[in-house]
Amino acid sequence: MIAPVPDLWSVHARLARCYGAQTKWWPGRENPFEVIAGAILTQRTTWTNAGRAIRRLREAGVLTVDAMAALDVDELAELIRPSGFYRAKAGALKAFCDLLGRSFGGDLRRLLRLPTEALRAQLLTVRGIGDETADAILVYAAERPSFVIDAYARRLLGRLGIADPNDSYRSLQGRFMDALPREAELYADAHALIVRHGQLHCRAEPMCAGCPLRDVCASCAATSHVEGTKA
DNA sequence: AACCAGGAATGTA
DNA sequence: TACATTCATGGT
Repeated sequence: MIAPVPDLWSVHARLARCYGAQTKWWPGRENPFEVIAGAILTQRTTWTNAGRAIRRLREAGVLTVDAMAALDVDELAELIRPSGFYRAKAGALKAFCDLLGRSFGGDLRRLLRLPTEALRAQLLTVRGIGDETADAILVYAAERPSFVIDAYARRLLGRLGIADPNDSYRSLQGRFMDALPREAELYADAHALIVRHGQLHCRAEPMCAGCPLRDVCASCAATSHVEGTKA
């Protein structure tokens, strides 16, 4: 029995029904600079570790553009150590502050007012900010509809038979953006749902028992005999 | 005690 | 374009 290939809109609906709306998923979303710092600090690490780094920055009083711009990179690196890759991430944070100072008078709001594609391009000039981080910033700090593709999203597309996980970032992003209305809050919710679902079921080592996408997931179908659920 | 987690940059062919 | 390597901490 071949699982039918679902459309992404119905997948989102099913994840939303299963896990509920994820409106408060990104920590500290009220503060754009904190979102940007978080987007960099959470690269290839858990939010537990990124959260520690954020907390240390706040406690040191350097979770603002001006304070961070004035801080020595090595001290910054030391503060964010718990998030891993701390030298690279300190460099990225500083590079972002430099961009603000150099081109936007140190005013984050001015940067965030740029048209979406121009803003994305500016973010990508920062060493340490790539496609995923740029889109996370666009969605969660600038409230623009630019779909975030992460390891979970790639995996999901692959297991649903919608796309090859190794396809280019932009290509995979297009799959979502062609299927879902281009609304920032929807994309914020959808990305959060994908992560949530990924952490529960769609990992490198899948945990298919109770997966809400069972009937359309190749990985789940392959493990159905283990569950004893005979179609 | 190996293995993994919500990436990105760089180098090579 | 495709693939390997490097960066690093913390939880299981």
